[in-house]
Amino acid sequence: MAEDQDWDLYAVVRSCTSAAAATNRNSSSSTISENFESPFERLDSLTFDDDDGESSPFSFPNLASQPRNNSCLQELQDSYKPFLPSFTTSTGLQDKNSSNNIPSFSISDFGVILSGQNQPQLAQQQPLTTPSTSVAISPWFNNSQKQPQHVQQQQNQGRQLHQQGTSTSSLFPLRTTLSQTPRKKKSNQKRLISHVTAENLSNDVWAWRKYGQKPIKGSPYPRNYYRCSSSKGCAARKQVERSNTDPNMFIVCYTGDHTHPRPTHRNSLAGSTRNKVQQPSQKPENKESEHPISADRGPCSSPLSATSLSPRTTLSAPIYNIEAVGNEQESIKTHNLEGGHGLMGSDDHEDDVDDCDNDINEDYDDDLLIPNMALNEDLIKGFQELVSGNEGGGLSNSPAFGDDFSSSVVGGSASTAAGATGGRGC
DNA sequence: CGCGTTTGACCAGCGC
DNA sequence: GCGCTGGTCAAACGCG
Repeated sequence: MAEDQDWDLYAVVRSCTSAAAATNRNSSSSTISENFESPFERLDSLTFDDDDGESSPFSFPNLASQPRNNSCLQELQDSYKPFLPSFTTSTGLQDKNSSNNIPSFSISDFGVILSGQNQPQLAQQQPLTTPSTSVAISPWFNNSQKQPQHVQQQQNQGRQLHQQGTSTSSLFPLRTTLSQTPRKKKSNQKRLISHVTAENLSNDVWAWRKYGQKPIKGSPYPRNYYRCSSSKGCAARKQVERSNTDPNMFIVCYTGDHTHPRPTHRNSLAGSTRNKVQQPSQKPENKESEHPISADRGPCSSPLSATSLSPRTTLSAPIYNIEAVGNEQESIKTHNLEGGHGLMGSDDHEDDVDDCDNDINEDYDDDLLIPNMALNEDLIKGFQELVSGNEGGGLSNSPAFGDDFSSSVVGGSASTAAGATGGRGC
């Protein structure tokens, strides 16, 4: 364990220094690969929102913004110490009060991690200057220890998605039955929220099918609703909303668990119109056209389809190997979800999380098939291997990390890190 | 023909 | 209890 911690710390430190450098190097939008020299650098981009949206226990300090000095180490150590164990073991969720027991956090989708590039904070502060996607994951961890974080308030609009954040009380929200009832208590819903750039929306590895769109009060942009199209019974859902503060950013909220393994390759693209360039001939009255969002659509037919450019993505070069993912899932399932959910972290309070509450568990008992990733030792090692093994090529070239990936996805060929599942939602 | 998107309507949760 | 809002349904349509 100690080793692991040390290792993790090391990774963090690396991330800290390299991230800063990376930040300096690229302030402009660029592919993920460009922004990060190594996968570790990405880690600092992860932010975990707290319920109250202020400081979340798991938020990663904005390493890039921190001065690079010796104090950095100390600070990092202090900051990360609480959850270092979680990386190595997934046992932590049980005792949330224990500083050692931080649940290993999991990311529901590779896309989230992969898409994450810069600190959300930066994005907020410099929305336009940091095109790279900042990812904010709000796990529902409850942590008694507040980490020093600079996590700023997420974008206003994000508030809906973010509010939820956090501190939900129970790691395992009490889930009642899983009646297929589509509508469950909002407050109990668990969600994983991430902020991604339009470019990275396509990085989402799962196959999503749009089933609705609604204008959101207070936001000029509509929210799009997607459900996993891989499996008929899959309850996984995704909401995509453009950030009010930064039109270049999208707030993606994942809910529900995938009830099927991620597909290894993409199916046909039949029926897909996403990749098509918007034709002027499209319905003139298309409401979407009224929304600014449509401007960004680009090739996507759906307004927010920009969020998931391709309905069926294939994972071509997962940043992490599938096996590892599988393990992670298993791990999560085993450890985090005793209560039944993998996405979540531990929380005790059942706050009302607003829209984006998490309820992932509710519908599906214990099937946690979402490609959650826990940053544990294996994962970290995987990163390291990738870095060392693919230096200069691996990640950077990985379709999953860069524009190439998006392109390929859009093109409909890719295989993705995540996997697409099929099935109609309806 | 199969699958995805669009979009209006319906329904349930939530606040007042 | 009522109204607002968000989430979902499902028919119609488009595309490959």
